[in-house]
Amino acid sequence: MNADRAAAASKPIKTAISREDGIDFSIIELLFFAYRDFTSDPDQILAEYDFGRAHHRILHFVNRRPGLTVAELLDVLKITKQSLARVLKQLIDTGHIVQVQGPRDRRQRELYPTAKGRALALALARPQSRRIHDALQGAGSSDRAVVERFLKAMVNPELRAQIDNLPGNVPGKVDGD
Amino acid sequence: MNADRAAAASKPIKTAISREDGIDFSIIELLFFAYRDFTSDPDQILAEYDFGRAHHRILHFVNRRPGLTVAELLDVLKITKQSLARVLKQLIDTGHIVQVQGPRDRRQRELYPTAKGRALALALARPQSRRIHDALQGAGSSDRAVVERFLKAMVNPELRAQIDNLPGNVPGKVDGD
DNA sequence: AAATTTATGTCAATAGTGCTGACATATTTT
DNA sequence: AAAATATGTCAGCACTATTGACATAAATTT
Repeated sequence: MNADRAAAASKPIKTAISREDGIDFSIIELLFFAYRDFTSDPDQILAEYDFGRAHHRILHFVNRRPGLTVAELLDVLKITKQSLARVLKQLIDTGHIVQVQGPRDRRQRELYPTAKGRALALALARPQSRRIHDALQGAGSSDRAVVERFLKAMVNPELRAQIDNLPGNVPGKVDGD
Repeated sequence: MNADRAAAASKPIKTAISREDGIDFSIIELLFFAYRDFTSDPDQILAEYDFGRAHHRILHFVNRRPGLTVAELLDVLKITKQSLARVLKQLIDTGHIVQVQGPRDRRQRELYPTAKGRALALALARPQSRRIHDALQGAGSSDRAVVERFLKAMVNPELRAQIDNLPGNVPGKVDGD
């Protein structure tokens, strides 16, 4: 059969993969489906502006931390300067974001949303927030805390500090308490 | 000031967006960070094979539902035939997946993993499963149920049936009970 | 003051993943 | 025989991300 040359002639496995190797497929799949639908809400709005997810993310963090510098934004998003440039330029050209020369260090460009940028950020967040709210319907406030703890624990430890630096995310505190 | 022509001269907003409009920013952001780090684990392994996330998803579902047809796979992934084609072809050429002519309908191609494809699917799922396991450390089994319920509720209702059709995901049942 | 580092911007090329539209083939259904 | 279905394939385009190279201005170091 010459199964040694190309692996092409390998036999089909007909049994489904399951929990055999202690792999947590349920949550792996749920995260995939949940995130896909979670991002589909704003995607529809963005399409009207000829924007993509990258625009959304930038707009979001500039609204969450007005005055952050380009370097800080790159650090939060974990993308390269070149990837950011094009998208940020569009947001500036369309008047959603403005740049202000840094007061201490004049090389820096502080990024601020405009009223237009603030409005779009809110419009994009609204359906996502509603989806989360609906998903937590009937769940107690302790359930909300469980979900928050879980998601935060999924983040790489080095990056958890970043999350705490965002407004309203006091480390120990849980919304609704 | 001519703020009417281009929105270019709009004033910077210096206050951070917060919970003002009842938007749930904490969980929105947590989902972003959690999902990013969650997918970064397999991405590193995939890079060694010159594969991407698309390969991972296909490999995953072919392993979870061996024998599924191309049409079924398209339905689960919610992508187009043309998008699938390139990536699926690579997985077949590299001997990770084999096609078998449908027994009832000979137009159909049933997709099965090979031993090689099964092994890769497991290798990719392992770090994700470990991350989930670690994130649930110290949480009770009821916490796990809370997380599963939340994630499932985040998925569009029409699609929840699909999830239940995957092995080991009995609708009412929760792992660990 | 000169040299170096830092923050940002920009140009060019490339990759991965998705899309639409069009068309071909084999097979099943009507 | 005709129509519908399942799949495959070609061509072109869009978006997001990458790397490498280079430019400018401002701050820091020597």
